[in-house]
Amino acid sequence: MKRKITLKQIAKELDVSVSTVSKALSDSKEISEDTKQKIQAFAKLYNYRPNNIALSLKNRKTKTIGILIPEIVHHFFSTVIRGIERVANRRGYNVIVGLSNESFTKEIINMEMLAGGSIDGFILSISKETMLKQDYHHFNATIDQGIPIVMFDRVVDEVDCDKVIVDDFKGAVKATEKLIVNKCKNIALITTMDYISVGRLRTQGYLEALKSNNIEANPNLILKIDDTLDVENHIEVLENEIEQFFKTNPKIDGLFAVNELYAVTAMKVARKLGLSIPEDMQVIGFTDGVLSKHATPSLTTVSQHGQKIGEQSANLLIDRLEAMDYDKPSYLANNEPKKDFIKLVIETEIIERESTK
Amino acid sequence: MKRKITLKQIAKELDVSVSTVSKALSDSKEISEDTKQKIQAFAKLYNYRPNNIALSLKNRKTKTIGILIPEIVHHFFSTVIRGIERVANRRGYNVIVGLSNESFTKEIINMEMLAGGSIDGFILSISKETMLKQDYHHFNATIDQGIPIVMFDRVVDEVDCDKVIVDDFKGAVKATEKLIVNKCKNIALITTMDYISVGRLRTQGYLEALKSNNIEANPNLILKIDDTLDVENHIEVLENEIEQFFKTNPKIDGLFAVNELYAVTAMKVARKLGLSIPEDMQVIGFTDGVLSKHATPSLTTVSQHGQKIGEQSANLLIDRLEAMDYDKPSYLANNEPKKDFIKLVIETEIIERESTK
DNA sequence: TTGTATGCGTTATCAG
DNA sequence: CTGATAACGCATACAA
Repeated sequence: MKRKITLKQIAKELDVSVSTVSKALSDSKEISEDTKQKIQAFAKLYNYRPNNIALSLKNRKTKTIGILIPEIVHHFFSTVIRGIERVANRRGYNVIVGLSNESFTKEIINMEMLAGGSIDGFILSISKETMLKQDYHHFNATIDQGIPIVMFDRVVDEVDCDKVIVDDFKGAVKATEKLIVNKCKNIALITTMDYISVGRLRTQGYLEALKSNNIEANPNLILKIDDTLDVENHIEVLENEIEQFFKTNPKIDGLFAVNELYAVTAMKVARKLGLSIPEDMQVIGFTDGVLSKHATPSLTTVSQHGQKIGEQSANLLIDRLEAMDYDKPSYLANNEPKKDFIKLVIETEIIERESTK
Repeated sequence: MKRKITLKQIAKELDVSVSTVSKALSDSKEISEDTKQKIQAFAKLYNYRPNNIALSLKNRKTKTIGILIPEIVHHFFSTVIRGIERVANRRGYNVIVGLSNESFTKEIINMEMLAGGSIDGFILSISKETMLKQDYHHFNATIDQGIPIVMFDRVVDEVDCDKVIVDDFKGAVKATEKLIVNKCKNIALITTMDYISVGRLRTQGYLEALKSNNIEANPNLILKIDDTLDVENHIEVLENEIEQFFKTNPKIDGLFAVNELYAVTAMKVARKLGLSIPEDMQVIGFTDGVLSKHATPSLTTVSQHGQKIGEQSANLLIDRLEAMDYDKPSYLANNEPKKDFIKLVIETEIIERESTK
């Protein structure tokens, strides 16, 4: 096996100095055409590639972005990653992914690991456990170390950084109003516990839509799911909860669910109870994933544009990274991060399918 | 903003040498308790973290694994990543993800980028375009550079490396035989073009099952989908093709599809044509993803155990990485990679749901 | 017990 | 035009 070739080896082989080789390969005009040709040919022959690690050490930049998400087996998050990856690559950055698995501890461990020189900045979405604990010191510590962060989707005011969020509130309003316009009289909501910011915002949107249409909110029509339980038999538990919910509220004729799993599961349960969709009950979900598209009937959803979120996040981060460029002459450099953090709101969009009239 | 603190700065601050600090922090017994205490306290106070990059350069190891997959918005691949991530983290490795987006060129670019010092080894699944071109020089070049590769799922004999594959052939046999046992008389197959190895193997399994049960294969009952087309209106095209297929073959009473999208779409089309499942037609898919679980009726599938594939791949890679450990005294070292490459076959399993009797 | 020197691969600076 | 040297951050063999 040929070990990767280095400048030093080329230099020795060709009996020149390392710096000559370095310069020749960067096509410096300091070097004679002859020598350049010789060195470049040799380098090509041996398939020379500069060692990124050495460059990172020297430049104090790794040109890679750390992504930290709660879960990868999740359509929304993979869509975001794809978006990040796309612009990152286009702008010359690599992407490294860490999974918190919704755990506070794992989030911290991953973060410290990556912050230890592997990455230039983070794009992340906060884990459920962290949101519950409301302990954000690790984010602030990272920022203090000069590593910028961009948060998306699950964000929090306590951390000063750029943020990209979905307009959860407005999306929920739109969805609920669609049901109202479609003549639903008893619109139910299936949501998560309040500590998940997106769940809370969507719930608020639902309430707001009712209110501004002079419909009194009925607490009985709101089902809050505790999804901290283990995932094993999650589905069965979910189905049972929803079944109970439907049985005790037989008048429900419209349903807004804060994610597509809840929506699809609800449709399944409804069908089991002999209801047909959208005739007896109209359903709208949040998150436009595979499930929505291929469910029966296909699900009307509020699309979050995950890929766009990823792209915008990456742009925000890289912009900031390049703004604190250390390469500039010091009188031009701007090492202090800007304090004006940006909060981008990505508009949602209702994708109409068969589950609404 | 506090810049990350280094050994050098601590040394200066405490008026000792860099090596003293280094030793003190690794709790070397060469250093007096007094000095150690002082230095450790100071380091803790300033939240010292060693710079991975410097360590990588020194150790010629990055302790990170490069994953290269065709697509991330794909349940199977994210499951595999989760598996890889899990064992990688447990064994002290990080994970970095590159997306080829099914493109030959992007696969190469990503590969070269990561191979340039960022990673110790690759775990990858080959892009469609690469399989089509049958050009695998970049894999071999990487291996020649001393960077081991583990391939999973879409693998190829032309590259000498460890491989982890699903038993596609046997899985397809099992699925087809299940349909036969369930008394289907005209079993159809929806598959991909032959250059995708997994599609080919599954097709072979289907044929084998028919043959060993003395059923003559009918070429008309095999639908090959060309999925190189752009994804935009992919679904509609797919639906139309399947609809035609069903119309010209009205006797089909059993269907095996090589992925869950084809299976779910076929069920949708079947329903549209007035067929009920599983009464009129039984359906089995491959790949146990979200769609299968939540489809209506839920889909019987051949599960690939993606997470297990990921875990095994990571173990294979790390084992090999540690086998070529450079830290050992040279008379013990084993720098030449072992030539006996392992091909692990992960057994499939049929998950029975509502789409079969 | 502590410090000095060296090297990992690269580039920039300055001297020849 | 070419080469020697320092520096990035760290660990370690060796010297004091």
